[in-house]
Amino acid sequence: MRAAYPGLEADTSTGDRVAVAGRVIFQRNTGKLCFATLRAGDGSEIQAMLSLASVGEDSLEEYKRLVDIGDHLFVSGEVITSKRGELSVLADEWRMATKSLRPLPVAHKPLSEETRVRQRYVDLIVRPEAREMARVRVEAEASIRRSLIERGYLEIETPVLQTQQGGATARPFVTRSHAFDMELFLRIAPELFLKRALVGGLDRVFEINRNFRNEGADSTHSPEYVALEFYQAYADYRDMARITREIIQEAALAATGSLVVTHADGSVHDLSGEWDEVDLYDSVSRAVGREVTPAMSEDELRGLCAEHGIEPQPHWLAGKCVEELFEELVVPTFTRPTFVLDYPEDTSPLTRHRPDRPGVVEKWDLYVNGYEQATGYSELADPVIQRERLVAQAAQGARGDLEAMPVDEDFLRALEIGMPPAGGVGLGIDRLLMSLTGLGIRETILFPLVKPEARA
RNA sequence: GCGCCUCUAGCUCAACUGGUCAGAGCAAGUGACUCUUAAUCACUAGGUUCAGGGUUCGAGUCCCUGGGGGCGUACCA
Repeated sequence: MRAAYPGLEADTSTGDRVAVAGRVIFQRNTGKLCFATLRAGDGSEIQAMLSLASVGEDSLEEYKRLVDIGDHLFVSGEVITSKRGELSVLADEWRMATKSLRPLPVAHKPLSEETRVRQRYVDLIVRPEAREMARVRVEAEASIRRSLIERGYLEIETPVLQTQQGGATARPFVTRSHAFDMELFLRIAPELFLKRALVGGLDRVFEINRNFRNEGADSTHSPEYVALEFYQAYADYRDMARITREIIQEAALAATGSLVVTHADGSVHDLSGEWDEVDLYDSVSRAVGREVTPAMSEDELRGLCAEHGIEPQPHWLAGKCVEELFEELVVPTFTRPTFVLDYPEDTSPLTRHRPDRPGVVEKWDLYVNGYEQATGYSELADPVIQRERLVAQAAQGARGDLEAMPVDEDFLRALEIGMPPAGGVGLGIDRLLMSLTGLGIRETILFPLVKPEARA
């Protein structure tokens, strides 16, 4: 309607009749003339005016008696502008569409963080940023789908309820099937099923869906979060890094219109162009002032951790120590989006090793402003090596690592059928939204998990 | 998981060292007002001060237990 009546002068009568509906978000009543600002579902706002002359005394009295902020109102009448120039509908009829029984919060004071997440329906009404976040999420996800489909990918859906956890190292949520009379896991990753799809000949597949991890929750971790994983046959981790950069850049443009993003800490990040690349072992070597290699023993690396104020956990292997040193000493120095390349083999059991560097696998992590945004791999297709790695993981589990992967015999059988060489990527959608908007993870999720309120 | 902080009206916040401290603004109700846009003015109603226990002549305030939330830290994406 605003588009249909641009630039009308104040105090104009058009003679056109329209019908509008929306939620009353402001009211101003002056005796025989009432104003209400109505907001529609698309966020557009229009002023309704009800005058004694236009609706009559009974209807106006009824209006003043019944209508409160928060009610949904239907108004039909003439398109006019007020004496102050506001585009309005001068009602000749109004009807209550839905009565709001609870008062709305004050629109001009910030809602407490708790009320924002507990009552998102209210947050969405009073806070434009909340509505904007819902829009940005959809547009970013739609852009990613477009980007991948354009590149020949097929979007598939794989099980959330799994009989065996796998595809990542994390503690799962456990649930129970009455029909099967057995324990089930909510998935921690879709990886092993997407790879089964590769075995089956679906050469480029992706999935955007929920993962569940029974671990800590803080400003960058939610127990359920949306992950994108995509796999491409006959690609390697370098190919996947390039595609990842492209789809993130395309998503940033689609969702925010810009490649320059401002994060929660006020830092500004330019996502345009090529991104930095560092080698994991090189960067750690520089940070500690001596050469760190995949050949170093676990004991030696544990000592190195201790030197730098990191307390090694009992189940840490050599590679884990290197990664911890990296996160502690190197990650905070990143100022641009950075791909970190070539990880220790013992922490990446599903990844292909580098033929030229023993103990190193073809994996990268993408860091944006100090947190992991995505991770990519040349996938391990060799069923014999894969079995050895999973058996080693199972041993880790026995050693007390609650996140270690079990041996998935069906997955190994699939690899024995033959998976083409492939690259794969996992990307946290919520984290991407955090990066694009500068908000905490619970603000990017429309209805984040909250503990129940105590009932009075 | 551990540590620190916090919880008062529908919402956002006051109430000094324990002593007329149950308060304000908005929202709501009643009334006034035919051009407001956080309308204005007058009046009214609204509370188990998160819950339970304790100390005290007296507790929103101090102590203990439990719950919700936040921040830090650990694990993790």
